[in-house]
Amino acid sequence: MRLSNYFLPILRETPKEAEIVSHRLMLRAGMLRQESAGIYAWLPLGLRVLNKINAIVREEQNRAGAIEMLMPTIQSADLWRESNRYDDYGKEMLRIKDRHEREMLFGPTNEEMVTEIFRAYVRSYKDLPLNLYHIQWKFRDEVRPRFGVMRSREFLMKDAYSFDLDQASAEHSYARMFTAYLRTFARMGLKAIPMRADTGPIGGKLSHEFIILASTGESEVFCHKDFLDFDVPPADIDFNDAKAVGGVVDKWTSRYAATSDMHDASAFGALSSDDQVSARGIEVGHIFYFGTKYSEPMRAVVNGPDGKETPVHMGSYGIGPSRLVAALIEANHDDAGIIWPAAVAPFHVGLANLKVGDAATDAACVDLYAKLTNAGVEVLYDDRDERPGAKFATLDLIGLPTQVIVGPKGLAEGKIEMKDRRTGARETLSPDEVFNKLASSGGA
RNA sequence: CGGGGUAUAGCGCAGCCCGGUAGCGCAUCUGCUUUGGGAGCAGAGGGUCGCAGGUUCGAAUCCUGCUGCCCCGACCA
Repeated sequence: MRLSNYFLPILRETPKEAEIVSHRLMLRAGMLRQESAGIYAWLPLGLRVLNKINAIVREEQNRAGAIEMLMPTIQSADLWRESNRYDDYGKEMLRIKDRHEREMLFGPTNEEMVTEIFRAYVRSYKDLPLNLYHIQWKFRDEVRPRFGVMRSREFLMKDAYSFDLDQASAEHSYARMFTAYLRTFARMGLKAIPMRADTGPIGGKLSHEFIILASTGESEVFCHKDFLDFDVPPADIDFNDAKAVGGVVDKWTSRYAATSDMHDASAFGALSSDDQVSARGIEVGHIFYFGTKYSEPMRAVVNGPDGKETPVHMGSYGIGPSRLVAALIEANHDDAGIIWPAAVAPFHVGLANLKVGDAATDAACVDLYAKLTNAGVEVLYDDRDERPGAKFATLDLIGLPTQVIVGPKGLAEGKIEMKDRRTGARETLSPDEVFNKLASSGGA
């Protein structure tokens, strides 16, 4: 992408409403625009990151055996009356009437709807287990939205729903998602720690929040330091093997970890002080097993091997990709701006032409830009007629992992510069060497 | 939902106390000079001062009501 043709509205000054660093940087880097309290437009650069995150989430969900679909944002109130949540949910649910005065709502979550779909088609235990997910916008009318997309009213959520014949197989489904979540966050360069959680209004027995540690996190968390060194399950783990994924859950729940809600000070205090980690965290995922809480009132039943109807055992599994964008920035930034992990970077490479209009510099940039693009490397080519300082500042702000700097001085000696955004390390290389390095690493 | 702020050009702000028809920096546009860490000079454009009432010869400024947004707490992917 040529920057001169792109839409990247960088702000030099920080809008005053932005309090936390991720919100400030998202606004400054032209990723996001607030349209109302807690409601945001995703500008092109922000959308690219969101899509990268979604792609990773999707790959890991699919790998774990979940099946993607797409449910609507608008739901019928009648559906929610079946589970008795229409009244329980309160003012957080945005209620709407259509032209026929029918009561509708903007979905805050999808247990009811997915259960309705399930019961419409599935009759036999032989069709289980089943896990359906979608990535869809949710709306929760938070009392006080804040911190940009960290706590917005409209937010993107990947929500998966599992259906099983009994508790034992439901626990296997839970373990699949648990394992997939560890992998998902690790692929984004995040260390997520599963912590025992309250089940809240969704209800249920078994629940974990996945928390990443960040000094700017919203909640106080406590855990054993062993978590920081645990290995993430490999890509080739057999998700169909209940023992294998169950072992992952056992290992990752074998040490103390709790949010302040669930904190047991005496159990934590019993750890040796070297092992105690008390920090701030951001919740990026939440999984629940809630048995027959919805299947019973909504009559989502299957015939078991014994020929009897039984309500299915369900679980739900949420990840907030829009919140993850902010969480990733909280965990990856410096004074100059964002530092994207390669896996979620909106572009791999920022190519800065330091003297637009200089024939040799232009030619070198255009040539490298074409070659890299053809090799599948995502390049943002800064071909604006700006001074070098402005270009460096822009590239640092938007945080692309690798900067390639082409100017007449270096070019006179056949050299261009490659800079690593995270470490600041610079290499002076020929254009061919730069191309070979970037093409072989896929830009990362 | 309780408490506290705030609203003036795209962004950040001054002006308000003491009423006289709006200004600064950045950004934008034009020209010239510049070009390896957010350039300099000269010029230009851009605002029904959040909305609605009221007081007054006259309101950004004073009064009343409303709304948006932000912050602190209690609640949440």
